[in-house]
Amino acid sequence: MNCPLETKEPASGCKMRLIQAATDAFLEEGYRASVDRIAARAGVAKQTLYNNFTNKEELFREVGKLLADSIGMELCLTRDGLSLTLYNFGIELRNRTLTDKGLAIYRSFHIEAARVPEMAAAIHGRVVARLTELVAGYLKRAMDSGEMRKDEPDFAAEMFLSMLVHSDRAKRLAGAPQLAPEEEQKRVKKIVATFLEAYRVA
Amino acid sequence: MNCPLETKEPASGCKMRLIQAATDAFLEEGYRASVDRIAARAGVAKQTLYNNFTNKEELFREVGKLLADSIGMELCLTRDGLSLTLYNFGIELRNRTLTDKGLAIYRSFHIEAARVPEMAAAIHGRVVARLTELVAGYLKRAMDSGEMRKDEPDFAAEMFLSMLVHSDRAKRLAGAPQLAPEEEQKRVKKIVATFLEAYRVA
DNA sequence: AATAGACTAGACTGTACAGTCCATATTCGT
DNA sequence: ACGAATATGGACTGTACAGTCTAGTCTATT
Repeated sequence: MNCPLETKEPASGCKMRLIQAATDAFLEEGYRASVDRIAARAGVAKQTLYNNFTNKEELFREVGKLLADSIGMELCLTRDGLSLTLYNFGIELRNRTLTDKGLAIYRSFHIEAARVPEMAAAIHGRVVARLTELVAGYLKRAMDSGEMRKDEPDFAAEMFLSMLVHSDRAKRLAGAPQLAPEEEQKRVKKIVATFLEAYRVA
Repeated sequence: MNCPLETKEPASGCKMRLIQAATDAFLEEGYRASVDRIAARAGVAKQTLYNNFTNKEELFREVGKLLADSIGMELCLTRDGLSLTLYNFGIELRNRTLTDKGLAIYRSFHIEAARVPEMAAAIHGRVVARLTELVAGYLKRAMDSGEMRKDEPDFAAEMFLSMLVHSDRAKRLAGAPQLAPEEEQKRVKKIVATFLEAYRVA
């Protein structure tokens, strides 16, 4: 099959399809996904893959960057009250990290991070550090305005993110199903309440 | 019970050496460690490996069980005051999870868990669930005795464990060095204080 | 119609590996 | 001391894979 008929840009048409196929394959198989399978999945000859990427490594780096960004993308803090803002953020964050896709990303990254240590650092900077900074900035304002007890905002942000994600991710990775929406809401409410309790003004 | 002689037999010297070598190799390379390298590392012929284990898979299952147990083993709660007990527990837990070896175990297990889903469940049950239960039991008593606000002990335990481990593990996996002892102590103290603040009696 | 550039199928090379086979050597229980 | 069990090394098979090469095809442009 030839790509050009289906898209306006012949060159990047194939490239996009390759990245898409590689992404899907990566989430299913990690780095073990063979170039043959990826090419087949993209409906493209293996040589075409090598025309667009110097090697497997480069293709996966591209995939990695896109996936990493997709987690934190457009995740922001609303301007509702303190507790509602944190709640909304929590729901949204968990939606990105505790879904099947979010877990697949997490898992695959761990594997690649073990193989290519620089990747671990890149992901942390691109995702975790950025999110922590975002939340810390918000919490700092809440502290300044007297809504929360004054303390290190970075530390508080780390605790909040840990509480939101850690335990449930572990359960999900161990095979537990995703929570039903109402359970999910209850859980996030409780986490936010517990967190705010620790930071209430004296 | 039926054949005491065989169960008493603590595995031949070769078998032990193989498991030891496989463990080391596993922590360095994960499942990619080849049987040839493992056998060489154990100073043993490849055939000997296959005399003791039906295949690579079985050998690694054995290694996995031992490693999983080694994390939670003998981790217990002292009988000092509430805050000191939690502090001691936190220090000890972090000593097992945030050291190079602890991280290697975590990483490798993630990789294997992706490959063999049952393993993820087994680890969770063997390590995480057991620890949560341990802490929850302790917290429940503290709640009953009026030292902490009454609330779901399981949830509280999950939050405490998350706060202790999550953020710093992420940083370590991203390449950050282990904290110096005094930093470590300060951090755990702060985590315990924050946690207890959320659960103070009204 | 001629040509350049991207795409194709599929054969090919070289490497790494799991697992087997076998002929020989060592160890151990009795 | 002898026979059984176990260990050895090294050759061997079969598979999976990354990456290369070639000869030829399709499409757009001129």
